[in-house]
Amino acid sequence: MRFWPYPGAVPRTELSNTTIADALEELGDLYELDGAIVHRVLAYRGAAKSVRDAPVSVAELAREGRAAELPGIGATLQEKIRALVEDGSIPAAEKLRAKFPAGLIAITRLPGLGPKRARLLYTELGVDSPRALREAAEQERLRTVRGLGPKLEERVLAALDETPEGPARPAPRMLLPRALELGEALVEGLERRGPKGTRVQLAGSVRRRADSVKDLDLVAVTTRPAALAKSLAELEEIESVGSAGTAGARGRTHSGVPVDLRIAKPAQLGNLLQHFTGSGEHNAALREAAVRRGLHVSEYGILDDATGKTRTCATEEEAYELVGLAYIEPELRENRGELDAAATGTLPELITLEDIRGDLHSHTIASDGHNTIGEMARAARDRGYEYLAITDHSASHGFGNDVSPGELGRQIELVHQANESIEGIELLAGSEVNILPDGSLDYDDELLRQLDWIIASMHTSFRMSEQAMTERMITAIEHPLVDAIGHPTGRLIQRREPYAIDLYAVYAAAARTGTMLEINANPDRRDLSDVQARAAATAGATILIDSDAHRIATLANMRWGVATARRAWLTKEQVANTRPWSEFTKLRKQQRK
DNA sequence: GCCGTTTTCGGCCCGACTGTTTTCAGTCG
Repeated sequence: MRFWPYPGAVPRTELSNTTIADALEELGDLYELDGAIVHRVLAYRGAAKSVRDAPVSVAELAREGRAAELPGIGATLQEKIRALVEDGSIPAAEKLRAKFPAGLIAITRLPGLGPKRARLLYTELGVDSPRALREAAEQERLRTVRGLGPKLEERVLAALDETPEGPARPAPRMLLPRALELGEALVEGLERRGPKGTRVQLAGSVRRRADSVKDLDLVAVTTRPAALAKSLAELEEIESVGSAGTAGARGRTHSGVPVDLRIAKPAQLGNLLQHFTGSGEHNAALREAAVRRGLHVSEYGILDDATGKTRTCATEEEAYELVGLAYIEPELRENRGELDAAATGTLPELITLEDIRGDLHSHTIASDGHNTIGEMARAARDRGYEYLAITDHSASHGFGNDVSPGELGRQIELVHQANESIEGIELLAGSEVNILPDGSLDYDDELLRQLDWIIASMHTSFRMSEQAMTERMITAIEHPLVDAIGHPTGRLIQRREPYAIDLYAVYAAAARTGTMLEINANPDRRDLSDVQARAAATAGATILIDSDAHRIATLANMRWGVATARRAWLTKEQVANTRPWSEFTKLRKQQRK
């Protein structure tokens, strides 16, 4: 192993923010079972979120006694996190785990059952697992408990039929592109079939452009609410509608996605849209802040204690203004500091898709892409780009489609020829070079020097230790010819966790060496994530947004990367490929020498 | 458990729905 290369970093594997957040959530669940007041439980959940979203290593903060600098964490939680980091566990959690069987937490996740009822079932009936619960329900023993009845037995059995062990994980969510496509089809269908003049828009996590989405929220304005609610059932995408009235309708699509349509009076559209765009955490924090000003925010309006009157808002802008805030873009509504920024006028001016001037990661038929250099170049030019890097896979990609060292010279020549013959776009002969387990690259330096642009990525050996993985990555970052790191964590949304790596060390090394870190815009990746990209930029790293297109059509994936960048609070200035070619080219490592 | 242009103590977002109750607790978003 080589010398640990970065000053100030701790040469030992720290607990990740995710691990710490999970532990705090578990402790919150346990306290809830134990009958703690709801606000204490909420404090744990809030703290868990704060840790998960933190732009720095919370383990390191806790060792230094500084974790309480994070919102929602005070002296008590600072100490508990320190115990977890230094001693490996939190004493309070150990105690509660001994008190409540693990199966009880699974029971609280069943529909209709929360902590209160789970505890009741445990103390009254000795139910300590989803299996024991099924038995008790089948024997009609739930109804013997005061407050529970036959309806609940039915509901419990139905839920346990689907997941006999209890829902271990939350229901699977759709990725954003599919959710957006489905949502837009519903909007279009409702506007077409609904009463004339009906206007429908998407709210919820789709509007916030989250990585994935569990249901679709639609907000409509119409002259005939009952008729519009009824027309939801007529859409070809809709399988069934549970309830429909003048306030809206709920149903599900054939693909099993819950759909919630809410109908607003035009004068209240701003309130309703704001409420149903969420996030839940954003709304809760917004309302708490409003209460301090004597205002009570709901989906129907804003009640002012001073006048006793409720004011309604036709637009979201008005609603935010009434509580003393600047308008907050939907992508920022995650309670990650946007309320303070809106109160002090320090919200960032977010990057837009139109700001993007080039794409530095694309594939052609030379590796696993589906179009030629010329086709990709013209499509990029048609998107208004000034530059495009052709970055086919290097020799050891390992999936059969790659550019061997012997072929690379020819590939470079082809790109340069295309660059000569195609007007209006600068083509870079690049490569997506593999980072080998020891951190070296799989073309030798002599070959690499012939390239205009090098993006280095990991495609194999994901299971190395965190320290080894971090050293591997930093070795690549420090390579004098590597311009950028592609999909830095290797995650696949909903399918593969990031590999173990110390991202804070990665950000620092990238900032120090001027190596760009990619937000890969492939909607399965969006890697770096929103939280990570924000932390990377905060650490001084330059961000790059790439489509990683494997065909002409997927050049358009850029939009998902921009969505992630917006959720990361990034401005145009923080993203390298918003620069015109004359400025961008100076950021390349070979040009900076 | 956190936190402070009403507070270092006493608050802590809002509303709907459900099923079980005789006025409401628990759950959900």
